[in-house]
Amino acid sequence: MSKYETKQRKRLTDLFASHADEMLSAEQLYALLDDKSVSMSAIYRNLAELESEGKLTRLSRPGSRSILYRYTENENCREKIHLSCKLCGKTFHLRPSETEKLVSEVEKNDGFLIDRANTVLFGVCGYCMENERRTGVAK
Amino acid sequence: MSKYETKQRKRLTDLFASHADEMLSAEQLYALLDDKSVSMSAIYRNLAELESEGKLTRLSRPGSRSILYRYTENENCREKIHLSCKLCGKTFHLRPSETEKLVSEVEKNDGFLIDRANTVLFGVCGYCMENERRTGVAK
DNA sequence: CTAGTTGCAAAGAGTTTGCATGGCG
DNA sequence: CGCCATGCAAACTCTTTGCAACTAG
Repeated sequence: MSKYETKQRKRLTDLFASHADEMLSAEQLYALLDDKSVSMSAIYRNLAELESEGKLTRLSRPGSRSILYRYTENENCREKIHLSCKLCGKTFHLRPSETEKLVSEVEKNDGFLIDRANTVLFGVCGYCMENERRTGVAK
Repeated sequence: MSKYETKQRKRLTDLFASHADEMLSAEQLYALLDDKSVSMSAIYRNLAELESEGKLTRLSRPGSRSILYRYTENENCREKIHLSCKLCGKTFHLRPSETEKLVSEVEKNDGFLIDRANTVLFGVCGYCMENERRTGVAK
């Protein structure tokens, strides 16, 4: 548990709060800090800290080698299953009704309890599908 | 595309075929080769090769830093969404009916096309849930 | 003050690559 | 025999850690 509220920690949590639904790597976070006011090691240490406090979920994207983080401070985000587009990288929420239906059906029929925060459905979003259609990329 | 069928490549594809549903790291594959007849670099090169041939899916597990691979040579495995237990690491198939329902509903209602091979639902399996109950671990 | 936190640089873990050797066809 | 694949070791990338300096409370 963190004892001090340092400038760096504040800076990071603010950054995360404004990118709550995104999956970000340590590198991307650093890039977002245009003044570089937080060192990479402070970033990594704070990420580990926030994760152990349960405010952050560590996940990864198929094909990507780096670890990504998603801020789950607020319940809204923690309770949702996310959809992540392989092409544009954007993240969406699976509608609550769909989420609950899936979680409860799988629990009932497969005896498997889905961890919403760590589950991401990968695929292609509507914008990118439309885009592919236009530009004639193979489906 | 591979031109030669080397001993090493054969060894690896055989290994994969007998662990078709598992998510394995390069390290784990090497460990499974008790005679160490394939070097780490050959493993990595063949993994890359198999992936580009579409016979392998590269994914990762929340919290784990290494890249994992799942063999998707046969359609059976490629078309299924997998359930992976965070505790014991075992992998299960989401029942086909559930899979189709989820994929079609999400496509229809959210305009998002799920990529089955790259999607894994993480959570806790029935065995581990039961185990937790017995040993009294916090739910 | 004084313990927690930071920045830097060095160490680690996992993965990729260059190059000479070896083996498939 | 010729070209592709392998093994080894070195290079890389991303992440973690040791340590002295700094700072929040």
